[in-house]
Amino acid sequence: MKDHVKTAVREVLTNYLEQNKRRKTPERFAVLDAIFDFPSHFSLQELDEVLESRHFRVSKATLYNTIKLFMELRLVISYRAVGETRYEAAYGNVSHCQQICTICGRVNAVKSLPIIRAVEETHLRRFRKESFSLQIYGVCSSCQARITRQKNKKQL
Amino acid sequence: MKDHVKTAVREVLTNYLEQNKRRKTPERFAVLDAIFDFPSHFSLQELDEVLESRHFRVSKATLYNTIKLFMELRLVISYRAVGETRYEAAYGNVSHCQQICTICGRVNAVKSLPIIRAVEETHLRRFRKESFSLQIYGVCSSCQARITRQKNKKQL
DNA sequence: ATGTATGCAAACCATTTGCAATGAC
DNA sequence: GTCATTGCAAATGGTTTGCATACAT
Repeated sequence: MKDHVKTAVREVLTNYLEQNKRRKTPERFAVLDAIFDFPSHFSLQELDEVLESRHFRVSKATLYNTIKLFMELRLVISYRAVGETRYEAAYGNVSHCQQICTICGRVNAVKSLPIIRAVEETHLRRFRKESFSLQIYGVCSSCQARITRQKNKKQL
Repeated sequence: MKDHVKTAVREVLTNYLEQNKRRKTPERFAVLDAIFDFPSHFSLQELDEVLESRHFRVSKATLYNTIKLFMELRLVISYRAVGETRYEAAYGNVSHCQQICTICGRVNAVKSLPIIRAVEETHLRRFRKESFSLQIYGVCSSCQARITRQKNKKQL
């Protein structure tokens, strides 16, 4: 992550802690730094391992507490995956569009400006939008081909 | 849920079970019926309670197995909420837009024709679109209010 | 008769909680 | 010194698993 982003988020955290009379613990800054070093999303487990590798051990309880704080400051966003929650540094609003084959599970990124624009222009009442995640389900061409072959085979 | 839909999904299930030499157990049809009676999303716990109220007890293990089967047949879709998985009956190409609070996890349905149109008009190469699922993440008004209150309190 | 499906209870595992110890102020 | 914060370990709770039993075919 670019240095000026890390400087900026450290400042956001510092300001918040000072203005709200909360403590500037080394743990909070170490976790923030580690989070903004991830190239993309991560699990709490993975965050733990990175800190471990930096010889900065932080308990699970503190990791959960700290991430919760960062989410309130919107320095981190999260989404639930199968089995665990995944997090992502929020350096601006990150959004994703993917096409997912419901048969083989293959995932591909989709780029669609009209979709992004449509989501941005959709007004939500009593809700501050921050990002979105779109999954388009269907059948990829390889699976379509395979199914067609199987059908033909059975009809013989 | 309209009767013709329930008839149709029962037929989908019956066909699948017969063609794949799997058993047409009363549990599977009772669970399918209960699922298509929910007006919207539900947890496994809630599904269990509905079946209980109908004096049709089904074990948790079977509920999970059955829902997994239905998800493969795409009669059910699911998404992970905070603390639990939530499910929803799906027949035909049902698409969903939801707003999800990243702090409390509350989920609300969103209706947006422009978004639906934008997704429909997006062409995907070598992929047959069937449905989509959109999660818009952000902070709901109650959480915004709670955070503001906490800040004010501490600043006193 | 066969083997799939169910029910039960234990196991699993991410997350939360309670509390004593630490350390930021 | 005070009390927010941390670390530890136990508790929680949704989901999965293993296996004996039941039952659809």
